[in-house]
Amino acid sequence: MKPAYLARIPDAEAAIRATGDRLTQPRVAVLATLLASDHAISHLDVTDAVAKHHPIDRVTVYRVLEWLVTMGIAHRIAGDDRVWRFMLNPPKITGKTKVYHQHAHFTCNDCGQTFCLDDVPPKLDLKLPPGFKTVDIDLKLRGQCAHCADGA
Amino acid sequence: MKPAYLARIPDAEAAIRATGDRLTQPRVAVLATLLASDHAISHLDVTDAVAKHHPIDRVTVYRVLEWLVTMGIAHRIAGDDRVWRFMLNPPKITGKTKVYHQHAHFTCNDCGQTFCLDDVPPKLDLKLPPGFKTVDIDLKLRGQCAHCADGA
DNA sequence: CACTATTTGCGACTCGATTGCACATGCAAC
DNA sequence: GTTGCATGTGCAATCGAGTCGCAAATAGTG
Repeated sequence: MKPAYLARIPDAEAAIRATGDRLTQPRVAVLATLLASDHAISHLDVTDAVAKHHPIDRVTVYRVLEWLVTMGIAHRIAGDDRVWRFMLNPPKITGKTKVYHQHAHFTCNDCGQTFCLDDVPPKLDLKLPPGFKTVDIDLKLRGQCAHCADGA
Repeated sequence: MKPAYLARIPDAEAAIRATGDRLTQPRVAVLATLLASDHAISHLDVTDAVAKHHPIDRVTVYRVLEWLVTMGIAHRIAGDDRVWRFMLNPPKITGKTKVYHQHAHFTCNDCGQTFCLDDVPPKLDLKLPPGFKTVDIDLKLRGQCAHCADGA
């Protein structure tokens, strides 16, 4: 079992206070949900999870998630099903530190879960056409996660 | 100028015949449009381009594009705007050859065009968590394309 | 406690994409 | 050629993720 949601509330509150913006119940609930997840989750996942504890509006969840992204606390991942998924940034990236966002995502073809791989090769010198300038790198892998590879 | 559309029709017809499925006008028109493009284009782009030559239904374009993907002739790219973009596969991948699909896409932050980079580093040995198996790699870059970097 | 800027909730809306079904068409058999 | 039928297409309705506008609620300040 992995409730964890309630246990994450203090952490969530601290992180939100650190931004200087207002501490509100929806923000705490959404962030605690993200803190309790080990993989990227969709807006709907967040809404459902939060709704188990108290009512929340779909639109508010959208706005809180977007706010978390602009605050550098979370990042969004484009899924193959045209749905955004959200996940916390690793601690080193969290905050105002301006870093080139570069890490990998792994999506399991069986269970559909998306995981974040933090330790990516920092240098992948691919030869761009002349004149092209890269700002941002997004590496996405698909395959089987450890759990699904086991079950099969 | 780069009309090319008409010039691509024979190639398109040949490729469609090679699949064994029916040769229809919408399929020829859509494939010829893809053949004439050097970057990934959206469903709407295809519809507009084809419509300049003869009327075509939106849904038919969707279905033809999906058919091209299942035939291994084209592939689809999830854009940051939740819109699918389509592009022909490089010749070596086209067809029934079962290859690990692995290539990179470059999206220009200024003009929004997405290009396909065929020559990707074949080996990028990132260390997956134990038990994870990679099947498919998708590398997405964002930045400035040669043309926009020039203009700025 | 009162005040005000910030957030939230709600409804309506956008728009890319999908589905169901009747009609049209490519292709092959006669 | 003409016929027969599976395959494709067009149209209308529908779906669903995400967005917008605005009034009501609420967090933080004095």
